Amino acid sequence: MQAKTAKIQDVARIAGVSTATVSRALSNPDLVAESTRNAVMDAVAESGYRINHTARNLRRQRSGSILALVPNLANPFFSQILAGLSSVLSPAGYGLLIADTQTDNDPQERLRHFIQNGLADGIVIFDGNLPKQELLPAQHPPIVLACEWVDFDLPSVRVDNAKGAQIAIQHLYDLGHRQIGHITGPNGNVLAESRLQGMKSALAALNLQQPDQWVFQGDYSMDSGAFAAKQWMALDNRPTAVFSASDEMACGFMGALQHAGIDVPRDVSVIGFDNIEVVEHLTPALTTIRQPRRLIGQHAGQMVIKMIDDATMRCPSELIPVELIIRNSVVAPKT
Amino acid sequence: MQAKTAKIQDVARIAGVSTATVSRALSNPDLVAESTRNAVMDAVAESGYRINHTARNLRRQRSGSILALVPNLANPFFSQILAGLSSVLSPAGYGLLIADTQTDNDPQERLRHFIQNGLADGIVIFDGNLPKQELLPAQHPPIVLACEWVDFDLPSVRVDNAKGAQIAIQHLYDLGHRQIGHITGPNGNVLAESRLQGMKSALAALNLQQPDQWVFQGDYSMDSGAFAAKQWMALDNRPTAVFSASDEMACGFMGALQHAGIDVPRDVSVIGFDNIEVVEHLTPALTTIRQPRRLIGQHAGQMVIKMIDDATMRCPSELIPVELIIRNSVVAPKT
DNA sequence: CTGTTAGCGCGTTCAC
DNA sequence: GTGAACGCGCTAACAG
Repeated sequence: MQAKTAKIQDVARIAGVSTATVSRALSNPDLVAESTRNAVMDAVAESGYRINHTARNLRRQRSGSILALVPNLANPFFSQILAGLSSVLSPAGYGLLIADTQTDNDPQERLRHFIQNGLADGIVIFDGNLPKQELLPAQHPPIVLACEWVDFDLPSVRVDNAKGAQIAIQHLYDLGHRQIGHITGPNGNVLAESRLQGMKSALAALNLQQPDQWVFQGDYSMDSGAFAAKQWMALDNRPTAVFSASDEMACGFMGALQHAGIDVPRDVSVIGFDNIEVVEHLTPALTTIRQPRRLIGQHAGQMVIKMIDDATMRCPSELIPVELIIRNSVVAPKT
Repeated sequence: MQAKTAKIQDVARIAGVSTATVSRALSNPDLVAESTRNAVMDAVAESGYRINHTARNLRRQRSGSILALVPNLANPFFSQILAGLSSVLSPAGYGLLIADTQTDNDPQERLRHFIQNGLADGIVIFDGNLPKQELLPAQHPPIVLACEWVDFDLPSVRVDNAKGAQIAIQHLYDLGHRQIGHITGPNGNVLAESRLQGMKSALAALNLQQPDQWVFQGDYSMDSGAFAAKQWMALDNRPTAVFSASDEMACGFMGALQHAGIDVPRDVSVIGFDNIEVVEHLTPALTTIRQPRRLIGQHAGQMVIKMIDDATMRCPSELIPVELIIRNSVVAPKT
């Protein structure tokens, strides 16, 4: 902390007014006459005064920052989302506090820690495993769920995962694929669940069968994609195309296949989900479902801010559309 | 904010002691008798009391959080670093405040904003372009530079970039390469500069020439790597190997080459820098210099915490070693 | 439009 | 070992 920073009283003294006036001149300029306002501003400049947020926050019963709860900060998936979030929070004067729920042995407890200590004026939750509504303290700041979470009665910003899956399947179908496999996300993960369900509905609508052994259990990691590749190779009747619930897994899947001498897309078509940056530069470039991650962060940020301003817990949820990005990893099946 | 959360006075009343005792029992348990301490603890449990950090921070003249200044939050390069940072900060009781210097029109001003407002008890700067020492306010909290920044008289945790470059060149040399190109990082970026210099020294030590047109200007992005590929292809006398200052650019470079029908590593060997997760799964898997990003974050975190505890501005800087990861993108040149 | 007064919730002297 | 009183720096309520 700095040695001696000017306080509001110093400004008041220099400007020849009371501290209340200084406070008003800074927070609600309209409430004070222009002449005195100028005097105050001059005094501020002269003294090098900077407002003490801690004191202000104590008085206002706020914290000045918004908390983002991320399941795994190391996952680059969140980079753009957080960037989007940050880009709307800073201009609004909020700090962005980030907590990695994975580091904690009890994330649930951590969430309560933040809530009950009033450490955040608003919370954005990205961890789909986190909240059980019953466990939330009765009193809590505005919360936005930025992950798929259907049974949960809080405002959310979600991506249309089911629709994305459906688009992916339709794309494969249109090119002639009738035998379609899937690499799932982690068990119990809501996003993964939606994508799985979306795929199943699409398959059913197209009258396509999908034997169980064509569904490979993954966990969004590249390694799990590579593991799925091993299973695919061990199959007698291999699907001609695979829809991966994440681009990471698609990378791992393609990589392992190629290292084993299998040609993508000739021997098997692959379609991903997310459109992470690297997949454009793979060989073959990955066809995928784009999900606008920066937008997710921005919307989530706007929502919490609005909720804080309106002092409400409710806000219409948003559904962010997805989009098919066609590249080179999907072709018609061998005949 | 919650409706009515128990304050320290409530606890005091229930325990039948003064607020001062409660405060001590919580902050300096040793100073109070065991019996009263227990009474206080019970009262805390009964009332559901949680300490108000804002009030405590105001009193203690601290903020309770540490600020990370990141040049571009959207860059996945920082994910692991921030995860490492977070993993040491939370156990120590600090919040992690993140600011994206790219969002600001005047990052320099932003830094001062944080410093002068006492919004952070410590600062970790990842933005190599940020600080000019002269511009720092005289009084400021402990700052750690987690980016290469040689001329700067502040504690830093750095990666041995020059050494990494040297290892890369040596590796290429050992396999028989004598014509080695380079894709640089952004102009003026200190990391990029170090890698470039490290390479030049290594080249000189090995008595190797490197014509200017073998050095491609990049900016760490995949697209710039792809652009470098175009330039490489346009060359009459192409280098047989290329050392890229980042894995991202190496991805873009290899991708563009492959899309143009050029074989890596047969036609050109490529070596990267960073060892980002995806490169293991590329085809060919990328040989690269590993830089332990999580460690960088952890060390930086430990350093600020120590500096805060010791109330000092100085701390021995750390140099984190790098390591060669051999994969399949480098082979002996065609003869 | 402005000044006075009274805390926000805690940590910390200084007595006892 | 414990309590009383004060103040961290600011803003909101009430007068005038």
